[in-house]
Amino acid sequence: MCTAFHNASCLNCQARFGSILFKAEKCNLEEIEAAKVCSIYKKGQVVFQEGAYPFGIYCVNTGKIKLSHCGDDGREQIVRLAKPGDIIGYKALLSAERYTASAIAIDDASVCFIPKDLFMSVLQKDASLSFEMMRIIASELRKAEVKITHLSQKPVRERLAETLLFIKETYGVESDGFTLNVRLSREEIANLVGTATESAIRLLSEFKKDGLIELQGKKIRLLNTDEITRTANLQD
Amino acid sequence: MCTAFHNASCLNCQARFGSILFKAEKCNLEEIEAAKVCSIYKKGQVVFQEGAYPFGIYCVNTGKIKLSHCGDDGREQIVRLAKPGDIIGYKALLSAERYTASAIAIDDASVCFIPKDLFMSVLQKDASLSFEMMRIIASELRKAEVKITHLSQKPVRERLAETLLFIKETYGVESDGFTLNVRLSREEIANLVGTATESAIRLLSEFKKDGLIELQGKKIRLLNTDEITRTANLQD
DNA sequence: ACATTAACTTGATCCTCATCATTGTGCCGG
DNA sequence: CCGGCACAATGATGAGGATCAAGTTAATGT
Repeated sequence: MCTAFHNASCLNCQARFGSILFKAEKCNLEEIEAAKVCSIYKKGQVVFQEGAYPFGIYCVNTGKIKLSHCGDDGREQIVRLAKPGDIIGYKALLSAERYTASAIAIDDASVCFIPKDLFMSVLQKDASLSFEMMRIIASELRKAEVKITHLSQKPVRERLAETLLFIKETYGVESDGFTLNVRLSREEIANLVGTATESAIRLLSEFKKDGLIELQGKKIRLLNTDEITRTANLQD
Repeated sequence: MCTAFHNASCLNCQARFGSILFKAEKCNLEEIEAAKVCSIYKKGQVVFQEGAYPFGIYCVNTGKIKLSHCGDDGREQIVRLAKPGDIIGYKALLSAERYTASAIAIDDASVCFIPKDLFMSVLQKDASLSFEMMRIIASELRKAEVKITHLSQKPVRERLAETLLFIKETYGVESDGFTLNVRLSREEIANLVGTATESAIRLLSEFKKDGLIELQGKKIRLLNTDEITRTANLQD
């Protein structure tokens, strides 16, 4: 399955900057360090599964994770992309319910696990951490609501352009300044946009024909970000 | 505009049970009580407007409030329905950004305003309150993600059925046990479902023909909840 | 290297649903 | 009481996009 080991210190963690956990008071952070377990997941492996009960939260150390709902008909809807420093699995934990989404590694990833009891107790006593958590969740909620609006009002073409920009914003680009720094299948892109795989493919080809992007296998190069933004028709 | 006055005590507030504020420690609650201002909004009046900066949060005392995004083309998308005891406007406040949604009274409503500085300072020191806040926001986020999935995967018919059940769950029914306890225009229902007004009207007529509901002006009676649930095709 | 499967691509078709247009109904002020 | 207006209902039409089908390329294992 996956290799698990204790990480000596969060201070060595690649993702220590930008991680919410570093908003915690020092003593609490040390407590977390002592208890957390770091695991390696290979591309495609499941970190946690929709329907299961949570035993703690996860903090992405390296790699990329997708969080996706499984629709009734089995089609997946990607609701979030997590990068190093992000925590995942907090919603289920906070509401003490089952996971409503699965977390799957897009790349090989290393993810820290923090046991439920510990995290909850730290959260209860560490106002700074819980305040920061709140801000993060609130910001996710904002994004989700915008997405709801766009899903019901914007055509697929605009949403795809928007998604490309979102991917760039999340995972960045390679050293050339153009190539998206993640390899997603066409199906995954479609599930991110909320459309059929064929539609996503077709529109990507159009974008390519229009000189907005360049395609080379799973590599996507955003050649003309301005024009993509215009295509996305964003005004908020 | 609207009548504003200091409410002597939250303890007299109709919405005191079920309100998150009562998770706050007593001394903090008293502080809030002293500072909050209660206002009356008539049906259709705006509590806060998308794009404006927040000066505090609002707690619904009586009445019903809709929270809606305005899409780029001007069409609104209702992202939330608030009832007595609910707090609104917290996302913008927490992230210190502009409102991304407007809050508008569906009914005549009385809403308490709690100034930003006070609320934030209480939040910082009251772990119990901020923990509860977190849970509420996390739960909203869950709902939003499910909605995203359904928007991209379910047909309008199912989503309308789902919305009717959601309205019932949120505002309940009148004493007859069937009539939804809120008057929404067809357009508002459509904006909740995420579809065109005409489509919502058409499907409501179908539901009526199929004996699922009864229509009488803006009154909607859910005659056969089981069958509506089946129509919504929920399995999660 | 080859076989086998998975992922991608393109084309054709169908259907849901948005849009436009028109008529009908309730509601309020004059 | 009646015009005026907003909202509701219904019909006609077309476009966007899902689905099905078939062919192509890339990836994977043996």
